[in-house]
Amino acid sequence: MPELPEVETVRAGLESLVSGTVVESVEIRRDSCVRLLAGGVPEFCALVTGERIRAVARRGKFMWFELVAPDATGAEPPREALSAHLGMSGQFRVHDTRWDQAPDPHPHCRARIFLRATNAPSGSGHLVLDFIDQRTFGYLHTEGLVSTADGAPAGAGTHHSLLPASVAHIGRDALDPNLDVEQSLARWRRGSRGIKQVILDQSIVSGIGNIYADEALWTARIHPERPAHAMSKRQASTLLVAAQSVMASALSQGGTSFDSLYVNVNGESGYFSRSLEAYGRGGEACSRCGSAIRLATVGGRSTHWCARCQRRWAPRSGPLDSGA
DNA sequence: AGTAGCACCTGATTGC
DNA sequence: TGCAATCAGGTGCTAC
Repeated sequence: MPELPEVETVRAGLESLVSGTVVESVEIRRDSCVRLLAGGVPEFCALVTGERIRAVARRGKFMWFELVAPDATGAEPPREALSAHLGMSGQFRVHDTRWDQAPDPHPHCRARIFLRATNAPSGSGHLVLDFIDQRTFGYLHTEGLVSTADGAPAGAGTHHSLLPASVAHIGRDALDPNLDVEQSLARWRRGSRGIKQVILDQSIVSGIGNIYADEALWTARIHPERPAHAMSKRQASTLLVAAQSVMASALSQGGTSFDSLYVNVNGESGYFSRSLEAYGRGGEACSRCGSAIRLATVGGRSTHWCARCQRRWAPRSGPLDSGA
């Protein structure tokens, strides 16, 4: 569910609230939320408890807390990461309250992290960080860090070129200033898959999910099933710019949400859903040409596109196709 | 190597 | 009304 703009909204919110705090204790309410860690709940708690959160970083939809020794000073590199993925329905919620006054956890709360926060806005010295996840595809994880291939900062919210080992195979995201555009476009144009499946491939350019894939393809007037190898360099470039543009715009409005399954760390919804042109508009008129927006399953994902504006083949390089 | 298919979950909605 | 089928914003493993 949460794509780059939503995850960045959460990351920025977390950064402002939990940077500098120390993990006092952890309450895992559903063991499977730390299933990636071989040692399970005990190991997770042991590795995280007592650590100081130095920063909250993100690449694409993958997020991590940089952990340092509690008495660390200066800018020494993190020694470990508490990584997190929101999956389809994950949320972080922060309560600025004394631990014993925190509200009862939400029924879908999978983990509750108690933080010692000397600078808590309320002055209580405490924060409670809840990881809530209805569908349980999200997770928390603890792991070591590896270096980026290019030596540049690993992603948003960090100036270190270190990222969690499990994130090393994820490409830089569409809004990362260190994204290698030439190489990314070349990889987008390779292979037989439909272009929508390719732009959802997080190992090439990360951060694009099902909503923004449909929006970017609509903006760039490209059919979701156009084979990657049939994309011109110019079309690929237009598509990347469209994805960057739509996600930056969504980010400026706090992300997209249709319901309470996506909210920021304060429990508030974003407003971008009212700006969507294709996603969720099956059967409605395309705002550009008036044709009905189609809805079908492509690559296992619900896909929305305008059959008139978005041709399966480039108009000058192949037969026209109604997109049926 | 590249790609398709499915598995992993819970809850809301739809259709019979 | 009741129950089964379907669908949801993601990732990663397996098998071809």
